[in-house]
Amino acid sequence: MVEKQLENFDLEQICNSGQCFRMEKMEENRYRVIAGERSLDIHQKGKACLFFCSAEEFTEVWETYFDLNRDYQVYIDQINPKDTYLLQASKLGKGIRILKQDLWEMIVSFLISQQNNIVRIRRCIENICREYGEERKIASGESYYAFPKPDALACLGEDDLKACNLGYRSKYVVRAAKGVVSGEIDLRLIEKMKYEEAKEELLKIFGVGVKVADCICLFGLHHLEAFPVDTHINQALEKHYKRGFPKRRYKGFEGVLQQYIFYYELFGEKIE
DNA sequence: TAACAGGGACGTA
DNA sequence: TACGTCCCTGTT
Repeated sequence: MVEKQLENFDLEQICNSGQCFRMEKMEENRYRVIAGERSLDIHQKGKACLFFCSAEEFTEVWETYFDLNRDYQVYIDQINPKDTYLLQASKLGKGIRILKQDLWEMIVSFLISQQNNIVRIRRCIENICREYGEERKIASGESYYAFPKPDALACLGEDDLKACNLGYRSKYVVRAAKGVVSGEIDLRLIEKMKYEEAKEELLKIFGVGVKVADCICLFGLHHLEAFPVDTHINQALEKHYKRGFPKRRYKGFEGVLQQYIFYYELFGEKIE
């Protein structure tokens, strides 16, 4: 078990920020996350966090996953003091972190996310994990399903994932799996690329458009300069940034601010 | 009951 | 660049 006092870290906010579809609130102050092959339970009361794993696993896996060695206050402090909207947003969502998630998992998750709501995205992902992921046990005797690897999905017919409720997105996921297995999509190579290059490469994947590519860059490659624009963000930008969002001012961490805005649009008190 | 929208992207014109 | 279409489900 690892105990930590953490600033700007709030599991409820991270859970609701819509970047991770396999994080679950078990009960008050208790969360469970499944990431790729692993599962972790965490308790949080204010700044006090209890990670139910060994010290080795914490430093090797979860510290990176939750981006704990980064000071997010630095970004918040750079917000233009005149920008009351962004200040409010960052105040509400200051506990959000940009998770460093598995690239393959993010490609599939955000292929599924298009024209879809978060509740159903979660269900779709649970469905394919239960059907095609390997079952794992945790100490308590409970089990969970790891995220299916590309080769587990590459052998399917293009419509087979419709049984998991993916609808027309089924063929996107199956084709992506086939691409990874054949080597046409080289995940290791994409991981080494800079943001622009990685985005360009991701856009070649059938079913990946600009918004989805940016989500994959932000949550799967940890390119903090990626700024995904979905319908919510678009509405916020039209309302509060009629002359465009000041990306130059916030160069290099636009994605962090995007998350504050997204979270605020979903959970914040609207200010006119 | 029926219509609609929900973290878009593709194909066609 | 614009527009119809894709699949499913919770909501109104």
